[in-house]
Amino acid sequence: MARIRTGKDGSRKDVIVKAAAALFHEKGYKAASMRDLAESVGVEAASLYNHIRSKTELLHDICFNVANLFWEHISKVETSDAKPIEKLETLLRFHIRQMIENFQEVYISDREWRYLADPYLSNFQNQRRNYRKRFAVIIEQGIADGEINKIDASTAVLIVLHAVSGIESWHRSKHKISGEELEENMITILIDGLKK
Amino acid sequence: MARIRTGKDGSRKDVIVKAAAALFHEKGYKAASMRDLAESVGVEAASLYNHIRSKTELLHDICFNVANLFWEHISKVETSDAKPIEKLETLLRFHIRQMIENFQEVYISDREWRYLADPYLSNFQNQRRNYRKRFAVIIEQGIADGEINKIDASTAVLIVLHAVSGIESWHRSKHKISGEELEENMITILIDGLKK
DNA sequence: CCTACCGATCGGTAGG
DNA sequence: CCTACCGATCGGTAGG
Repeated sequence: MARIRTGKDGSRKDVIVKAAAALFHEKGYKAASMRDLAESVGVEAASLYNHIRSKTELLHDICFNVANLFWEHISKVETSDAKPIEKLETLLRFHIRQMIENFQEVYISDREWRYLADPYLSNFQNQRRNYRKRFAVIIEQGIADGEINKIDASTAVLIVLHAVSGIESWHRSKHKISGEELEENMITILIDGLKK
Repeated sequence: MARIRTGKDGSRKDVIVKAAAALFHEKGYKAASMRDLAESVGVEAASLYNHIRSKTELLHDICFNVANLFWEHISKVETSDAKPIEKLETLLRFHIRQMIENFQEVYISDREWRYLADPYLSNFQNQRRNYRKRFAVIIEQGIADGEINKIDASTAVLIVLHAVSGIESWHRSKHKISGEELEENMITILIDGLKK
């Protein structure tokens, strides 16, 4: 009879993925070695391979966890009956909070996805392109409704998403401003820049 | 008697630095090998070392070329007698144009500087911090003059500088918008977001 | 500018 | 989970 202990060693793999996120953020995916990772987990490098298939798999897990999170969120926002400008603010606040609370994973999915290997690389790029298009549609609805300034929607998406990634610098510096203040400041500047 | 051809092989090194910028942008500093670089220049890897000292030196040259360029520009802007909001627009337009025309170098100096080694790494970080502080001072002057919305100046700097780096995505995509249109769109959104 | 080559380190496997 | 180890590749040097 099999033991009650089922096959799931999920918790062990989770520890490795979390450690990988911290390491990839700190050193960059290419510069981070599996020996670094093993040391931070507290095992020998070879032992990692009982829980994961490859270094790439770790990057893949991190990037798609983040992509799916934002994907699910925008799906909920789209079906709400809020006005476009409100939807935009909801999306933006979610981005800001994720960048504050979950920033290692988000950072990696923003900056290091290009080291993904090719079936996954294309999937990731498609998902990303799709997300931005849906984001732009909401802005275009706001323009059509006369709530948002008449600007190129995809330029606005570019600006807004990259602006949020600036929170990385906030994390690096000893921040004199709290996360809440940062969020309100960002919302003010970005939403006012778009509003008519 | 020495030939007229003086010792300056500056042009040869320039070719290597340019090729390195293209390669570091395409693959990332760590993932780009000196053999890749040699191939793109058309020589064997060992031959590169007659013109450069190390891989790090290439990164160093690229990062400080860019940092010095922005440094000189902000120095000129500071001494002009324009109003703060106009200074801000001048700075922003310079950032946007550099990101459009000179984007490989600027991208590397934005994203890959962390692979610099330590005497240079600290210098670079200091220069960067100093630049952002001077940028923030201009915003604060605009707030004091009542031209600019009352927001945290360093958050505004963060947003604005990172927003501009979004032009990287514009380069990657087959752009439907011209550089000029992109510039005007960015200026509209960002300056309106700051204006009172 | 090239050939030849170095020591270090990489991701990953075999076998227990 | 460990020891032992692999082939590949890295940045860089010697010597001409």
